[in-house]
Amino acid sequence: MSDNNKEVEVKEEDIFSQRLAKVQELEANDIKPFGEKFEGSSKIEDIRNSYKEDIEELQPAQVAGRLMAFRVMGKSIFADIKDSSGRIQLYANNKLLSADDFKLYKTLNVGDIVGIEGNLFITQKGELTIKVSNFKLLSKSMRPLPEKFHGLTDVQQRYRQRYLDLIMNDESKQVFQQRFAIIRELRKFLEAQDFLEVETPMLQPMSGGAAATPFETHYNALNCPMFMRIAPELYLKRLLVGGFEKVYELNRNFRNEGMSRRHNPEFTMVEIYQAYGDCQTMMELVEELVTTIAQNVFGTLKIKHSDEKTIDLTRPWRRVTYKEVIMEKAGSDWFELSLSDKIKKGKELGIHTDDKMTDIEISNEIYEKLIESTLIQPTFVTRLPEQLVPLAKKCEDDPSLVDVFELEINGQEIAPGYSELNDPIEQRKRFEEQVKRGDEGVDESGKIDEDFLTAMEHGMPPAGGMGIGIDRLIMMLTGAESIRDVVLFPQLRPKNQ
RNA sequence: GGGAUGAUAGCUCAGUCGGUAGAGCAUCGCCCUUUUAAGGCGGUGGUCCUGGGUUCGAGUCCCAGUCAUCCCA
Repeated sequence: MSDNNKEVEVKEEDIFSQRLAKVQELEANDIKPFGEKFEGSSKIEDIRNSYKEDIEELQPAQVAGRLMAFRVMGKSIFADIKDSSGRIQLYANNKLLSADDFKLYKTLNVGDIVGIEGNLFITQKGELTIKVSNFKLLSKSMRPLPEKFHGLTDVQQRYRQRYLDLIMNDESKQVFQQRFAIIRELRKFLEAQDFLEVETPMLQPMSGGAAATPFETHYNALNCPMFMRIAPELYLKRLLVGGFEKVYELNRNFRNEGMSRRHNPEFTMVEIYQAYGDCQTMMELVEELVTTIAQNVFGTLKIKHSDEKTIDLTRPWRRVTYKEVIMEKAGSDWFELSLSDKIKKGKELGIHTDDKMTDIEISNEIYEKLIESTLIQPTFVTRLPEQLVPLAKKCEDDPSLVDVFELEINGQEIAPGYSELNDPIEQRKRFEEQVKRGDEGVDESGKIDEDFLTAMEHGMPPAGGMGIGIDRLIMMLTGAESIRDVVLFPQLRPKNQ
């Protein structure tokens, strides 16, 4: 055949050039390599479910998807096609298709997107298969897919070219399907509880609501600096002042800090506020919320990560005070020790200490470095030192503590929750102390969010509030070891410069 | 910021003592009408991460750097 001779002469060097030649030849034959609308297809999953084995009549099927395997056996061709719901085998031969169509069908490649029509049958090996009577090329793939058996394993490439990871690795795709099912359930739950989803600024004139370094940018029209939000808290509280009683915001926060297995510079958080509630209200809410999601998405409260690690979400969850949990680790006399003894003992326990650390810092170092990662089963750690949490109400029986919890699951902080501070005089004092201490994330020029304080001075109802780290929640529920496995396009260093 | 490990064909990976760059898959050609990681035969395909150095000769040894993974701070 002259066509073949021509191709040999051209001697294409790589797959892309070969495909380019194929595309040009298709176009020359009036076949569109990048086709158009192809409607009326069923999901492969539905085709499988509705197939009836013991009936005589033909059972037609139409599918659209990507070719994942292509096995040519002379005059007979088996292929696998994959859509969002699954995979099914295709069978074609030179009798079912016209000579021209069969010739064209033979030129298809793994990776091409095609539309298929045909009747269902069962092969000798017992596999449900579509006998192709008609097909349409919907998109020619110009580049080869990764290796069919091993898939794409290179982690860097899986993150940089996530679409290949999603095509090749079903486990990876499943995690993201679960991610978005979890988020849908979360919204459904809050909706049913009469919470209103709101949107507040992500671009803020000053960053507040958390201790973290913000991303800074510049707004040309106003010629002033702007910050990507590190938390929506201070705006949501303004809404409490404004009379919204049950609100939540589910969106991205940005923190200009390091990346790790547990940190991405942008991450998703839901913050929930309920007027006239408190810390206790929030503990009950988050228990119910997480168990409902687990039950609805996974059908179980026992989340197995490995043979050694299963997280049991059965209520009620353990509640323990911050002091108790530290004493469990550092000894019941820990809080009676002098600062120098604490430093000494901290060193023995294996944390890094220095002489400038305060009592509270060294205790918190013990908590963060030695305790947090051991809290695998759901645990509410309550009653934290006031200095650690500038936006929460003090405990009535002990003004050195605040009425808050940190929910720890899977060794990570999943959700902090507070009885929100609504005393504007106290709030101003706390902000000023923060500035004086030079806390991380506090504006260096000592600027305080006066606008927020003014709002609170108009009267903010007592309220319970909490934030749930969605990425970590999803890691916990799906068993993912890295935040990069639950974020579709995680941050990486740009490849070329 | 420090340490360990890695980077070789589009993908998954070998590469011995420093001596002509390899396999499987993919791709192209031929054979093959029930295969399914199809099979058989033959081809195409390489900035061995980058830049230096040692050497007659470097994928391999040395130095510096880039990117990634894990651990530590």
